[in-house]
Amino acid sequence: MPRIAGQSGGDGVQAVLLALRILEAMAAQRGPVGITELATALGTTKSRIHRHLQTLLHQSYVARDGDTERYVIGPALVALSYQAAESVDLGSAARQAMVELRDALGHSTVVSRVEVAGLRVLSTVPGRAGIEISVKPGSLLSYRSSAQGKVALAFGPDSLRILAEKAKSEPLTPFTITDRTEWAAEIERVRTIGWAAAANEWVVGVNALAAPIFGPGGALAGTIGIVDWVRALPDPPAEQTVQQVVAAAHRISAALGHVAGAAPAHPRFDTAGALRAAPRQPEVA
Amino acid sequence: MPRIAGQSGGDGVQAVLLALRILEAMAAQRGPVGITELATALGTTKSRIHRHLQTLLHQSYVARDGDTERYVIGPALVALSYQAAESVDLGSAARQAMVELRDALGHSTVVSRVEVAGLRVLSTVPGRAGIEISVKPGSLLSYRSSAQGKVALAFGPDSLRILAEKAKSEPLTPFTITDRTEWAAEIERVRTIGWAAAANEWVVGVNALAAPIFGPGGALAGTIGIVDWVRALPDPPAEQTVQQVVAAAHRISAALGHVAGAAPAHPRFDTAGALRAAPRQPEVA
DNA sequence: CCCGCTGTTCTGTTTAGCGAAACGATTGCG
DNA sequence: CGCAATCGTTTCGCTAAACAGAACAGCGGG
Repeated sequence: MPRIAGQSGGDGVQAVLLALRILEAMAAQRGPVGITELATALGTTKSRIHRHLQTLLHQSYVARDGDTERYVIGPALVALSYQAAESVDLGSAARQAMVELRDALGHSTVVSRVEVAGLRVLSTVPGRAGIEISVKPGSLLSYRSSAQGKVALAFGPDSLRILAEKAKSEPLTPFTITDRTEWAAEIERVRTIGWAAAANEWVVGVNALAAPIFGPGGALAGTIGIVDWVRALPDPPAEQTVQQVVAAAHRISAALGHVAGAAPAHPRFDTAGALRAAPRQPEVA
Repeated sequence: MPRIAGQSGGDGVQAVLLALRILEAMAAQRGPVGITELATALGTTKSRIHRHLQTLLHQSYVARDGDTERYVIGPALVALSYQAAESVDLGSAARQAMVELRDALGHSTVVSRVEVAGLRVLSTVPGRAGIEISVKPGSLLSYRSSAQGKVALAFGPDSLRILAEKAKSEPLTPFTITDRTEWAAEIERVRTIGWAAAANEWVVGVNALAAPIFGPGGALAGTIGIVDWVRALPDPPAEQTVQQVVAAAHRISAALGHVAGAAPAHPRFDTAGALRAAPRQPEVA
């Protein structure tokens, strides 16, 4: 073929591209789809769609609806998805973005996941300051006195707010917000602006900044945050700094399979079984 | 092209087939994969794999590991999977197999899902007998006095057995098994043969036959069973009958995305919705 | 009955994807 | 220190493979 043009080969193997677009379209549209419907939606011919659907049909990536004779998502795709989801976890997906964030800003970076008792620190990247503030992986951050906690309460499921209300811990510093309505206003503010800060609320002299990470389906998967002395990370933080953290959160969300649009208010998702498994559930080893 | 042969075109669009096999291989193998590794595994050339990986890379269906330069499953596949899993549920996936089973045998057919309190009947297909035994969708079957319950205890997670033991209900009929060791033996027997019967244990004069349905990942998703008078459904049941029920269960499992091999010992229990997109994994340090 | 709508099958044409071999860049071993 | 053996990437002419378009068949409704 005359692959003269500068750019190397358009954008890839066409047949694969079409197959992916077909699967995406079928997944997006719940329920059965017809061939002509797909053909017009994807802007191509019926015969092309038909041939590809036959292929996907043989591989069980699509199936046919019993009653109507239209096409639906097949079991093989579900099986593939299941395995795919297992091979992506927050800790490793965040790693790259964390390092980039640290390199850009110089502060310590922390990624944590939402659990019942608080926010579990999954992994950290140490900052470049002389006197280091370190948070150990595996430790818990409280909901009431950390930027991560605010983010979790603002973007997590409703059940989280109820849990956090019951377990009202002692304020760690005089700066921890204790007033009920003031706290509610703060959470609401965090939800609006999309990030949270917590100067002096955990330890006096230390500031933190956090943003939410969403998983596929738009559920809160965890938080990413930076921690440093208030001298290095002032309150309020620089606009630039906030943007960097939020951008890192977005990148990680994307890596987890979160699609940009459509962030539901409060999805049914319940944080990876952590919440669910807790109440009773004997759970023998 | 000279598509002379009778059968229509081998097995489909080759490029798509390869792309799917690549994704499957990458999903199966946890962690990063190299090009040559994939090439030898799939029995093709490096350049072919490379070209396809480039395509999948542009579409974010695969990504590159930060540290090593190998390839891993990408976010787009995770997102796709998530949507795919949502569009398949036990109730609708089972419908077709249920009707086929009823047409083949004539008995009432019931599909149920495992819940904490018992087995929730999701949908039923009435039999063809004159005097009908009907089970209402939405009702609960107990663990101790139904064929479905035996199946759930035999193939479900350990926690289920503990739960069932605590909630020891009153025997519904004189035929309900009450002896502890006898019951344990019965459960073990069910696990071995792969199906369960329960003559006169729920109502005297009624027999039931059930088999397990597995979801993707090998977790118990629910049960399918047939119910009829002992006169129509004798005890022990005919070999033929058993085969049909088990076969129907297998078909439904496949439709849910269960891959034939690899049935893990005791997968995570999940009360909310048998099918779920498998979020993060614990991994705490 | 005929029209408009499905999904499916059949052509010849071409192009898009292929295999083989060469290319750099690392890594490991003597 | 260089040689060997990988690795991933790139190139290029060839041909099988995918394409567009039109014709076919089954349905349902006006």
